[in-house]
Amino acid sequence: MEKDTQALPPHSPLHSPQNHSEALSLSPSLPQPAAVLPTFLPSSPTSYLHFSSTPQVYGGSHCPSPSTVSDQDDLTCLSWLHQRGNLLPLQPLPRITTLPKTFEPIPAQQLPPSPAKPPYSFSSLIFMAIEDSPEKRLPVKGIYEWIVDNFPYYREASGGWRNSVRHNLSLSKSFQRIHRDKSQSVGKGSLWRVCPEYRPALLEVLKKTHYCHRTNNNLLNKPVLLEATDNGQNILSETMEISDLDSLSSNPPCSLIPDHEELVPMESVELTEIAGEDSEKDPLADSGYIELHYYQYQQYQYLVLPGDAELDLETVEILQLDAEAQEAAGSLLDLAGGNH
DNA sequence: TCATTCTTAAACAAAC
DNA sequence: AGTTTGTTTAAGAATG
Repeated sequence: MEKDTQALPPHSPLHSPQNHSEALSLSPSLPQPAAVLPTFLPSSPTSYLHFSSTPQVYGGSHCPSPSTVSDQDDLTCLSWLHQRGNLLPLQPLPRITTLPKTFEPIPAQQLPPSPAKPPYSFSSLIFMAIEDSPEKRLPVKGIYEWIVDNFPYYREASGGWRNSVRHNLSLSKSFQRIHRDKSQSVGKGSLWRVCPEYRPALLEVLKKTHYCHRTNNNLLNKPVLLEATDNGQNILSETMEISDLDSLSSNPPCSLIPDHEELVPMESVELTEIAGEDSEKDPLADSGYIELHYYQYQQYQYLVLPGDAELDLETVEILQLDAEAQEAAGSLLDLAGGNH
């Protein structure tokens, strides 16, 4: 069977500059929550997209920028699976349909229910688990644990999925069993690794899944983020090359038409504080890059756009998708670095 | 409609 | 003996 080997169309990843960390310059001057509430309308135009979320932390990390992403990187960069030592940076943040007038606490019964099933196939889950391991090999039990740790859904799911994992390991050519050294008395069974020749295909499937599910309800099923920032406000910043947007939006890897049942209307608000701090000319203003900032306040996640960005909702959605994908994809080289 | 992929369930054997 | 691991078969859903 040619399973796992199907050729998938390459993406058009947006690139970020290498000095990406500088893009986080906003972090220290993060607006205080009160100053960025949509109901407060300060003065300098800044667009926000806001999404509801659980109070869980949104990944504030950075992935080293894929600025130098080459074709090879595109296939080998799996760092977006693993951020800050832990895997998968993006906490799924379910979206709501309306922009609340105030930030009154949302009753518990209105919060997202228990996590739904992740969009990833078992092959992808296994792949991610193995790739996230230091030695790129895991016993079955380790794969279970990784999945449970990263996908709350499986924490509560009945045990049948474990059978599926084993079934997949056995059946898929993508995974190879490595017999353990008899001297190793720790644990049962064998170690499993990703077959190198199937890795690119697995990666493509994974990235495709990542893209395709950013706009639907399966957002709920992204891996959890395991680290929090100190103050509970989390920044994710990506700088993206807008010149790539055309190809992305004209030929998206999957439908990116915003689901208006999920998307929150974009509001333009003005923020004196931010404007004042950022009044200097953005050094990237003419570079073809657009800088996105995410932060989270209470149950809402904000995407802060440049004040003069003339972006329609769909473009913004695409930007967000790709920023997150790239955020996730950021340092694949880190992950693959030991082997190359 | 058909082929393919994926999921799920189940049975069974071997290893621990 | 009970649990875990690994293999295999089968059926059904989803998808292109």
